[in-house]
Amino acid sequence: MKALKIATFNINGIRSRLPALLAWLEREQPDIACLQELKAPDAQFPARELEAAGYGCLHLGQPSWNGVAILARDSEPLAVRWGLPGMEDDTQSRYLEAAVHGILVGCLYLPNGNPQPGPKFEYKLRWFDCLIEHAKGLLDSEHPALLAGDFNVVPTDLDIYDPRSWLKDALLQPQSRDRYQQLLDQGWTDAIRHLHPDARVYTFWDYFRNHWARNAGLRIDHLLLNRQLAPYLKAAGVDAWVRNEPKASDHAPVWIELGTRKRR
DNA sequence: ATGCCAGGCACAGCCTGA
Repeated sequence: MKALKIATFNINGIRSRLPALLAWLEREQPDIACLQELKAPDAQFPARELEAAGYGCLHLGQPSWNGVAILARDSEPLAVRWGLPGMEDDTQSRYLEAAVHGILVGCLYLPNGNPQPGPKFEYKLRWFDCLIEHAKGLLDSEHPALLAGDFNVVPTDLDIYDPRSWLKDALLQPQSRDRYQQLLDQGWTDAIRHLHPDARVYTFWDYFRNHWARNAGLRIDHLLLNRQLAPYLKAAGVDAWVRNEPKASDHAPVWIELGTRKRR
């Protein structure tokens, strides 16, 4: 295995955030970057700017909302799937899968699901069930595989500053958490939690109520590794400095480092 | 119970996010 740094970043608008994206890529030099919430149609994806920064790109956009992309440093990602199997009628751009640097990478933006109960929550659960079904095949693959993105799930109360004001939120519902646990039970490794079992790690701080300054965050962006890939996991963290920049996304990038040899 | 902030688009107030 080649030593690699892989990151996922909900960028919340790639056009308004392009300078921030380029500054982050320049400073952190991820080999693979999964992006969510492009909020731009494919015709307006800034492919030239990213190519000039040394990244090959695959993107699945739509006007105004959603949108996912996979970036590969000094390489072209090889597209495997556009869209999630089982969600062929989905009009929202939320899943992209590619082979990059020898790894099968699924980049996902799972539906938020608010308000719940209601049709948006039903859509979230249906999308999640399709992801679980598809993840089985990736997990059992002989290839190293990774699911990376904004899962819109706070897995446990360790992953939120204080659950009290979020108890009715779709991100904390038992139906959402049970489904995330189903992925882990299949055999996926949650990289951050595996290496930092007791730490308070957040990836999202909303724009309201001074949440960033108070470090009132949630951990909802995740990197899940299959059994072929997990032994190479060496380090994992959050580039929290990105959230502190002017005009920041409400998410920060989450990353892993893979070593060249299996970890003991 | 609602707004709080922010991006996108019908470029003017909505809708959506989480």
